[in-house]
Amino acid sequence: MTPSNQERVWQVIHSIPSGKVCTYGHVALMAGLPRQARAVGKYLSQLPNDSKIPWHRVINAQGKLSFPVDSSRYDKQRAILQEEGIFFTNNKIKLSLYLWLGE
DNA sequence: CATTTGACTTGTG
DNA sequence: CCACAAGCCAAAT
Repeated sequence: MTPSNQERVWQVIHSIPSGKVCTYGHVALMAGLPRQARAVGKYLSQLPNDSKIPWHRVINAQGKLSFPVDSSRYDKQRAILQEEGIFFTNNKIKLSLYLWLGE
């Protein structure tokens, strides 16, 4: 059974080390799906709440979370990331410090 | 099969 | 730095 794109994306996300983050575009690229950043987002949007996938390590290319700052989802993702040692500055993450581009 | 949608990205002002 | 537009492309409707 050939892995679906969704499975490839999930595998890539699983490989992101704690304390690091990756953008949608890079996740897509590493999953062998260039220019499919939006598809990655769509897959994540379909994740069940009890999923074990570290979806919180995927952020957008602006170094920000893809949720409105006042949403509960935003707060949750940010809390987890901070637990993993990621430092926020004005609702933004410094990609130069935390971006993971593979091993 | 045509159209809409979306947890995106990049460029422009 | 913020806002908006255009580009992009798979999945859903």
